[in-house]
Amino acid sequence: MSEPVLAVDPLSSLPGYALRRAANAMMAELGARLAPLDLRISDASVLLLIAGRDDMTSSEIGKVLDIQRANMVPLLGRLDAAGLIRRVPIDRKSQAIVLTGAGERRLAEVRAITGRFEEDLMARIPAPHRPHFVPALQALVG
Amino acid sequence: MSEPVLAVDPLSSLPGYALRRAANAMMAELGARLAPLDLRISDASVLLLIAGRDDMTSSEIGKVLDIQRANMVPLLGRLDAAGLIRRVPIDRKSQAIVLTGAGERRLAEVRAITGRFEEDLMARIPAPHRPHFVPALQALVG
DNA sequence: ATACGATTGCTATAGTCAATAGCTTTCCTG
DNA sequence: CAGGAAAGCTATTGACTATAGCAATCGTAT
Repeated sequence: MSEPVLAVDPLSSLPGYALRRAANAMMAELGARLAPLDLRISDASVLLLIAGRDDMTSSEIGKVLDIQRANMVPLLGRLDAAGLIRRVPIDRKSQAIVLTGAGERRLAEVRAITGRFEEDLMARIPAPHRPHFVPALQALVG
Repeated sequence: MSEPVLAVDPLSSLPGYALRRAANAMMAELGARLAPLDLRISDASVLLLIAGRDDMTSSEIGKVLDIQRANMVPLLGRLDAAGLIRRVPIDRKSQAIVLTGAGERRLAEVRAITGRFEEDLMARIPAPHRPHFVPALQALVG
């Protein structure tokens, strides 16, 4: 009668496990919200990153977002095929990835969705913990 | 002269993005530490979960760990093939997944590694943020 | 100026992981 | 004891990551 409905996950208090679970849950949520825009999370990240810039190469984007050069190819291929980006030659070796007009418009939709998402995410965290969340995460990547 | 060496990732202050990055980095780290045991993170999670129990079915493990029934099959198949678990019939439909002797011994190694990992993870977070970390993450999964 | 190492963008491939649909057998309940 | 739910499984797909390798170009240090 007083038994828990389901035994509480004994792993959920482990920081590593909690981190994995939370990230999985939130990324599934974000992915679902971006789906109507026909964009994956990585796609949206690229749009957000190159906004207002005309000098970022594929390699540079990959370095910042932790995506390998080889894996940037199909990603940018999708964005290009969707008409959201354009490749502008810098020299005969490098090319800048820049937003097209359609890319700018799609970016505005991305901003609306991700902005809402970030708000909702933070809102789920009890207020006392809230200001510590991003700093703690940032300390882990360094 | 005062320009940053590399433009700081403008996305890193977004909670969702920071969460994703931190989780990726930490899981890559944990995966590397578990590799010598020939276990993946999910494998180790299962061992930790069924420790000291003899009544958990594949479906129950999946519910707790957020792994679908279909995906539990190859996972348990690996653990079985490695001799770490045994399937004990509960009735003609269900079977309990229990640790073998080898499973118990492997689990001890897992505990040593994950314990160390959790310590190192928390140590990277500045002390003031530390007590807020797990509670904040737990609030996100509910 | 030029030779050499590094970088860019790319192909091709393989592995991990999660998600879906569907099947059979067994269990449980009305 | 009939019908729905659950267990365990097969099969397949897609997203994402990782590795190796290649040709062309760039930058630099002689």
